[in-house]
Amino acid sequence: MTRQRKAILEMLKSTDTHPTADDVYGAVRQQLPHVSLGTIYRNLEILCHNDLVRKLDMAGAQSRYDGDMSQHYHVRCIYCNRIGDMRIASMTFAESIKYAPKHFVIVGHNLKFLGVCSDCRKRGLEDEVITS
Amino acid sequence: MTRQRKAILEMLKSTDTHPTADDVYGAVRQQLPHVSLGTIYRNLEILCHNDLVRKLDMAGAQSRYDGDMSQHYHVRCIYCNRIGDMRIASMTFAESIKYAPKHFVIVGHNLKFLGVCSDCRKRGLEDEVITS
DNA sequence: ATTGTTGCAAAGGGTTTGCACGTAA
DNA sequence: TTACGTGCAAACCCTTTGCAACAAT
Repeated sequence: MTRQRKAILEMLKSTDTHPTADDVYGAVRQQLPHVSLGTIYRNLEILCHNDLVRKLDMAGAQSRYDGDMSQHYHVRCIYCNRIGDMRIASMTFAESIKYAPKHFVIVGHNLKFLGVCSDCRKRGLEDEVITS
Repeated sequence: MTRQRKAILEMLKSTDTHPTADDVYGAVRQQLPHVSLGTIYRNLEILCHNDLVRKLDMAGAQSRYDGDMSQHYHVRCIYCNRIGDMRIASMTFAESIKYAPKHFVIVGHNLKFLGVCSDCRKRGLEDEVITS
């Protein structure tokens, strides 16, 4: 556990904004000015692998990272990609699983909500959509 | 509606393998040998925009495209990325929506299942995981 | 001491785009 | 005819990686 890795983990634990690797880079650099983006990516991957951090895939846009490992889902604003937490109980699969193709064994799921955040609603939604 | 666009659409309507842009490229090239990959991508985007085709985001890996626009979910094999269809009723949101962060209005959702396909089960799962 | 980690910079790889030419309506 | 679509190739951009120096245990 190097200084760099610790700084990255602490940064992610201390926010609920679901930052990108670049955001993490910017924040960690205030503390370790010579840290490199490669180190950020390497450590994010290691932290994910050790279940200390979760990576949120963003459909083409930059991935986001979440230091909150409690069970929850996410909403993504379809205009600005802001992420919010959905504290809803985990899906039960008893029902779902029987609809799986016969040749698949289900081992998990991935549920994301799409929404519009208050800022984008205020902006009138006339702006360009970032991701659909 | 050019020959190229029609060929792409027909190729996608005629398969349930959820091909990548490259797969589409390979298939369309048998019919139009001079088609370019750029044209494939441009048309896939247009077809998506016109709700004739659906793009499946693949968490880092190449996107897949689906010509079947009926409501269904997908399972992805965590070893080989093969996609299967889950013909399960669409989630109702009445319950979910009340757990959204106050500043979000929910407009949709995205539910994917993870699984292991029969081929990968047979292979004994010793191989390297392609995507987690 | 030894193994793993860093910073740097270059390479990767899927996707997008500028441009001049061609084609659908 | 005229706006749109195409082929080609180069650019993009996030992310990954090779390498020599460095730090953790």
